[in-house]
This record gives sequence, structure tokens and C-alpha cells, in this order.
Amino acid sequence: MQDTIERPYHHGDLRRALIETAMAMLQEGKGWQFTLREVARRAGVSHAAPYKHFPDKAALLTELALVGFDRLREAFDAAKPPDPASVKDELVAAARAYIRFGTANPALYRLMFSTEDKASNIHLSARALGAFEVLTALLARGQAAGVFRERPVQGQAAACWALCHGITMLAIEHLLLPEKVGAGAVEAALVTLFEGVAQD
Amino acid sequence: MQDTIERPYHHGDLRRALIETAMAMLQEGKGWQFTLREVARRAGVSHAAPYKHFPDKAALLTELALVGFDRLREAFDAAKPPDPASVKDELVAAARAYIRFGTANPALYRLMFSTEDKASNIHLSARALGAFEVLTALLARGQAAGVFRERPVQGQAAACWALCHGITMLAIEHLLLPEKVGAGAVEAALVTLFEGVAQD
DNA sequence: ACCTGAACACCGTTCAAGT
DNA sequence: ACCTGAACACCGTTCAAGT
Repeated sequence: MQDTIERPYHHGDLRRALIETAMAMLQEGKGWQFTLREVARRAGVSHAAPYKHFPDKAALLTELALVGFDRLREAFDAAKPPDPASVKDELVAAARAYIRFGTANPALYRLMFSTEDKASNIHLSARALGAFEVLTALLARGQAAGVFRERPVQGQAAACWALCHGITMLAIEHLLLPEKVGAGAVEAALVTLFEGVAQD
Repeated sequence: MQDTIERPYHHGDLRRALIETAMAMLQEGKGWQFTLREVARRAGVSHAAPYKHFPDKAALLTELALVGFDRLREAFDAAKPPDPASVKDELVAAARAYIRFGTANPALYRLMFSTEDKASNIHLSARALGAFEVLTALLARGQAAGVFRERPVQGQAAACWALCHGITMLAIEHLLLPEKVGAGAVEAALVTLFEGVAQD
């Protein structure tokens, strides 16, 4: 939106500005291959300034991924159906929210789930697995209610996560095009998943 | 294995040598971020020589991905159960072979399914969707035999593909660690998938 | 405490020139 | 036809020096 911001010698909050600028560039197209030097340029500082706030580019990417996981959680919360809802509806809503988040933010989603270009994935896996635990809790409730098949929850959760992750990734890479894979492939895939999870 | 090969001014088959060297470097660790200059170095030619065989680095990456799809198909063929086998066994074998291929060749698999760093994905999507068609044929046979639920095959195939792709990707990124997600999460996830596909 | 400017060791890519 | 060497316009990262 805005171009270089006018500022004094000291940028008020350069760290935040760098994150925001980098996030904008990430979404803009070329993925995480944006240039640290251009981030600095857009933020209106010298190309060396970012190194006072991040040890290297990988650290900035990690920061972006963490923001991504926060936003994913917000998307979940926003998608949660109003209170008296069946577990099944909750699962459906969560799955749809997940896929929508990923396809709406392809570069960010890819970054969140790729280790090869980021620093210590320890915080990242922590957040990813946080979401995973919400999922297992949901499935456990469904099993207790007799709505879902009684299977080891971890495996059931892995199936749900993997299917949603897979759909999201394939959609991002334009491999679920309707003319090849059929219109509504996403919806249909979810049906098969739910038939595997739900009690007959 | 071997270091720089001795050769005369004209490398016998530089194109093939470049592909092989690049593939080795891809597998070696740092993913597709290997350097074209180092590929040339290892192949024993100047850093400009590759440009006589590939327009740019993206083209070489595309070539590697194509080789990857060929190898995936070979893995499928090798995993196909001996002739008098149930469709169900065929599906199980194919799924396991798929996941094993991906986890055994993480960098290659990632490359095969990421558009952002490669040139024209048209040949690539063609090969990916070729595998997809094998899958739909398999599912159609299963439906005809009354073993699988009667659902639009494209959607059922999308579910199978997405789940396997998701498991593979998550495993590659070390997010299916047994201590977090439970031992045998992969097997368990496949069970849930098959329960969604198979007729009760 | 925070930022700059010059410098280092690299890239990918191009192109005239060599064999 | 195939390859080299120098050159261009970049990177990420470092570090002494400025404010």
C-alpha cells in the first residue's frame, strides 16, 4: 500500500516494520524468496539494519511462520460454529476453515510447513502440534459421544490433518483443477474422510 | 561417489551429467537450493556451460522433477502385488509405496510438488495427473467389484491422493514424530482412509 | 542503543571469443 | 556444435564507524 515511510534516523519499531514488510512481500508473489535487501529498502533502512533485529534471513522467515500459525488459530476460532453444535459440524467447520486459510494464503502456508528454509523449527512444531492437540480433543469428544468410530485418536487425527494438509497443498500447487480432477474435488474428498471417521 | 571426471574439451554427454550431478546434490541435503555453479564445478565444466543445455536453473529443476515422476511410477510398478490380488490390496500397496517413495526421497518429492521454483509446470502436471488417472481407474474397479463405496471416483481419488500427499509431506517435515503424534500414526491414518473408501 | 557504508564472498545469467 | 573467461547486476552477511 504505502511506499517508503519517512522517518528519523531511528525507526520507531523497525522489528515490527520488517516483519510486516516481509509478510507483504511474501503474499505478493515470489514466496519466501523475497530479498532481505528489498525488505530493508521498502522499510526505508539500510540493508544492514535488519541484522540488528534478526540474526539472519531464516530467523525472519521463522517469525513469519509463527505469525502464520497465530492467524490459523484465529481462523479456527472464527469458524467455530455457535455453541450448541454437533461434534461433526465442528469437525467439518474446522476442516473447511483450515483449507480456506491455506488456499487464501498460499505462500504463508507453504512457509509454515517447510523446514528447509527456516531456522530452528522447534517453536514452529510446537505451534503446529498445538493445533493437532485441539484436533485430537475434538475427535475424542466425538468418539465419546458415539458419533465417531472408536479408533486411536492420534491416528484418526493424523488422518484428518494429513488429508486437509494434502488437499491444501495440492490446491495451492494448482493440482486440483476442476477440469482435471473434477469440480468439487475438495468437497468430495472431505466426504470420504468423514465416512472414514464417522460411525456408520 | 566420484569426483570431477577427467574429460576432453567436449564433455561426452554434458546434459545427462548435469542432471545426474544436480540430482545427487538435491538428495544430498540442501534441497533445490543447490548452486548451478557448483553443479558445473562438479561436472568439471565452466559455470557457463550448463546454459548450452538448459535455458536456466528452473529448467534443470523441472527436468529433475520429471525424473522424479518417472521414478515414482517405477515404485508403483514394483509395489504392485502379484496378479491374483484384491483391489483393496492393490490400493494399500500403492498408498504405502507412494508414502515410502516420498519419505525416502524428501528433497526430490518436495521439488516434484512445488511450482514456485520451477519453469512451465505443464509437463509436470501432466505426469502428476497421469498417476491420478491410474488411481481413479483402480477405485472404479473397486467400486464395480462392490468393495469400495459408490462415490464419484474423482472425489474418492482426490481423498486418497490428498491423504497420502499430506502424510508424506508432514513426515518429510518431521511433523509426524512418534513421540508427539503417536507411533504408527501413518498406519493408523491409512486405516481411517480405507474405512472411508471401503464398503462396510 | 540503533543505524550506515563499504567490503567480502558468493550467486544466476550473458556474451564475445576460443577449440 | 560445444565450451571458456570475463563481466554485470545482484545476493546474504559482516564490521568498523557514525548519530
